[in-house]
Amino acid sequence: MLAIQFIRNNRDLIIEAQKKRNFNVEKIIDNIIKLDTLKRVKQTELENKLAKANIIAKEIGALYKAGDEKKVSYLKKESSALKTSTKIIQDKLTKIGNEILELRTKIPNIPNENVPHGESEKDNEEIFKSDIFINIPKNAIPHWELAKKYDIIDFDLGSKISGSGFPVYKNKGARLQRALINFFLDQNIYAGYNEYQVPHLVNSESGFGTGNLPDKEGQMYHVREDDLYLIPTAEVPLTNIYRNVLLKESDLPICVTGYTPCFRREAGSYGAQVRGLNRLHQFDKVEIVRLETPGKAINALEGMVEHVKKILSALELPYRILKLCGGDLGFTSSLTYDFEIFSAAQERWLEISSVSIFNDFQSQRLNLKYKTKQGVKQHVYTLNGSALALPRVVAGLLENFQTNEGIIIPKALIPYTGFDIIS
RNA sequence: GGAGGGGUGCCAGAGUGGUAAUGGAGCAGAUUGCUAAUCUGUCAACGGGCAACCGUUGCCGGGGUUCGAAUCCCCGUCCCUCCGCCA
Repeated sequence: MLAIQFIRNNRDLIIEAQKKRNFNVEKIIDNIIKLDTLKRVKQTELENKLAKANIIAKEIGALYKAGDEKKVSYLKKESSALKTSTKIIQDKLTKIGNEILELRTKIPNIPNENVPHGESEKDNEEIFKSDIFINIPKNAIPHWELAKKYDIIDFDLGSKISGSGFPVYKNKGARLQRALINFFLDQNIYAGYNEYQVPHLVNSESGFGTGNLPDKEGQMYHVREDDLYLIPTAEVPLTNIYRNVLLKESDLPICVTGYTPCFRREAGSYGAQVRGLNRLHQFDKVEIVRLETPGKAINALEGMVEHVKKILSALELPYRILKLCGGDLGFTSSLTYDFEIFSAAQERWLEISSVSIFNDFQSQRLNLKYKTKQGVKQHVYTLNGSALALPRVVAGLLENFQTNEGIIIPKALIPYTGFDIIS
């Protein structure tokens, strides 16, 4: 959400910047500015009346003490009349305020100047590609077949228990999951992130805070009876730790990490592209979240990218980094790097991490500020990234490291799995 | 799930209808012969103004009663205590 003062003072800049998203916000912006002007006029009007009412109330108090009953009843009438008219203005003001808020939530974040132009994922800019050196057998098979062959992931069983998109991991498959989670968490902790265990169900305030509500309402599982949402990512609870918080500048940066399952409805996704582990309703992910001062945020983003690179290198997986174009950029993000690993058996790239900077877009919604050394309050810049999402990493490990003898576990992971081959 | 008690500023904590005491922390200024003390101010949000400043709102959230609400009433929410249930 953009600050109202910012919108007021940067009309043309915002309209121009959103063109990168192929989104015309001119109408919305002008509407907001119009409503905001009206709101301020009404507010002044209201405040003047309330000031008068306050004076009268004080007078009445004094008159009671003096015992001047006549004057009291006259003033009471005047005050009552004022009250009726302030109530009307008050309601109007509330209504305008809600309208402005609703309009503001419709404006996506302003794309960073480095975001490339483009319409869709086809226009994303590849900024890094590791050497691809995969030596898989001629009869290489996709992970859903490997999973069956080695009896490590059971998709049918998951369908029976819950439905499609809810796999059951078993035997070495379950242990591999656990190993990856611990490996990722440890890597993050070594890099200075503090580990949290957070709720997997969140309220609507939290959903609004990170920008998932109202924009992505239909993509989250909603428990109606208690009005709670199953988290689509740990970003939601981890970031909302800092909702309605005033930090000191010396508190920053704040770096947190957490493992959670993630739940996504993914309505309407079927077919080969979503086969096996490629797209699920429930999956595991380790997330990193950073809070930074505006001046240091961009460097922090680069640091997060380097961090994810290191993890992928340790897993010996071939990967590339894409800078998302305006058309593919998420609603709340200002700049996003996607990490994709190459699956030799599927002969395609699989997204396994997304690292983003939001500037103050989330902190405006979260009411998250920090006090500078000079005592000025400013909104914090937020960033987050996956480090990492499990299912496609598992798919990549299975498919790229398959041999005729079995699936070879990367060295870095063996202390966590306790085995070096799945056979 | 049932019963009762509570929620006041950054923190502690008074305040049962007349418009938020008092401590402490932090910050700013002043001052003093220097590990610090003392004094003053500031310490929530919003609107107006170049500014000093002025005004409004703010006592968990939302309604209500009243000329006037932290205070009284209703709904919600969270915390604490007890009972019930329970991994």
